[in-house]
Amino acid sequence: MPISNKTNNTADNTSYHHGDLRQSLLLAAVQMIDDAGVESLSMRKLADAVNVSRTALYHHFDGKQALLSAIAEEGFVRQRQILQAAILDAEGLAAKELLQRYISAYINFAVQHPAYYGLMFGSQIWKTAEADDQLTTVAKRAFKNYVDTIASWQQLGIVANHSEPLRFAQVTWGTLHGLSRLMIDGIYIEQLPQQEVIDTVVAMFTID
Amino acid sequence: MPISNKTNNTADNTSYHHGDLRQSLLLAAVQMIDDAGVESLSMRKLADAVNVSRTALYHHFDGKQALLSAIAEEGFVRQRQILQAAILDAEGLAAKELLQRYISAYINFAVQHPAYYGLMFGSQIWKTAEADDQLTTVAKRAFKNYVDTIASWQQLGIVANHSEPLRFAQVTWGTLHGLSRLMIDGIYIEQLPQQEVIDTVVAMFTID
DNA sequence: CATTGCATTTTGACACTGTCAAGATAGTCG
DNA sequence: CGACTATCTTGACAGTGTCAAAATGCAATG
Repeated sequence: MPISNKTNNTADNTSYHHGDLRQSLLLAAVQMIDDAGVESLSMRKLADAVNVSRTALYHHFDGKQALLSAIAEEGFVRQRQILQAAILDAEGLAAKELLQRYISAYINFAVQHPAYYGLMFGSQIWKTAEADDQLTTVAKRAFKNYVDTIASWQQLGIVANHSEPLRFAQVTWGTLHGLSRLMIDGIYIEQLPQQEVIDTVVAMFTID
Repeated sequence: MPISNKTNNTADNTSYHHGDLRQSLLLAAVQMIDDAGVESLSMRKLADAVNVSRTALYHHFDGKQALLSAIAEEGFVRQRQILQAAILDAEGLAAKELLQRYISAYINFAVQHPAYYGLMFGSQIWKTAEADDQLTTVAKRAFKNYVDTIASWQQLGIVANHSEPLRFAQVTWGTLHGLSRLMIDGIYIEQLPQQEVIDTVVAMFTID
């Protein structure tokens, strides 16, 4: 009677009935959200997608909200990796190019992983005060990281210096966040021509 | 048997059964969204709120999506009024103060009317390609307005001139949009101190 | 006034959603 | 082997958006 195929299709097929449900769920969920938006993600369809019964999910996540929070958390980790990699070996780099890399990396991550990005900064998680401790921790660390980066850039003369670090970080992050959202949401700016936009952002961040 | 009270509670109680259902619905919907977010708006609760049966709504709106689109449209109209009023009699105004007013007006509108703002630029409407002609028209006009404003400000030397108008408009709008979203969504920047943030934005937009 | 016609609202129904409670199953450890 | 626990399934319930058909109210025409 059970339809579930024991031969796991994902990666490791080690332990229990399914193998590694939790990871499979996160994977499939991100896929579905990227494809059709958060709105259209349903626990039941997700369960179907991994060949499992409706309520099996609730043994790995406390509910839909918790599932989404877990995805957001994963998103923060991935974003951190990408942003750090973008400015890693930037010793001999001109200020302008460094900024271009960072800004490019930020926006590209958002556009290429709308599921992660949307959940990381969506009102669903933050306004409803459903963010668990782990999520808030990793999120705050992400912002602190950004502020530190901005502060050091200010000291190095890479970005403008007309405002104190925290303020400048908030506003520039607003810019990156706003542009990312506009591109993700497909607002009527039809596909912003990336390079030129980035150059303008660099100019706005740079000139003192 | 009918529970519906004929004595309309809103404004005009002229014609049919309810009076002016369409307007009452829009009003109640905005209220509910402002209170508890779009997620928690349901057609049935909305119907209850105005003392009407579940499916009465469908004679005034083609569906939930259409209702939301109508709200968004109304939002664009209101925003236009507010933004224009903010820079109306600005003849003898210093460039800096003019910008402060405009930026302040933009962000305040977003924060004070999250229902309107969220729907105006939410992926629900734009990405799903469910925006009817009327909405896209009014939305494009809003953006064209902004670009024109920016262009004239560039010519008057009020804002920076390092990029062509369209590009500069896209990026600065990104900033305004991003900050608005961050404040609406209650991201961990706990209540951005408005005045200082606005000053930083002005600096970023201004310096050339 | 009565009747026709249309705008408006309601009732019933259907498929779908998130999630809880109770039972079944499978793997682990004594 | 038997006991235990982690995992998964089945059944159920309230809530959702929306369609079809029936009922109701209003205005105008005969």
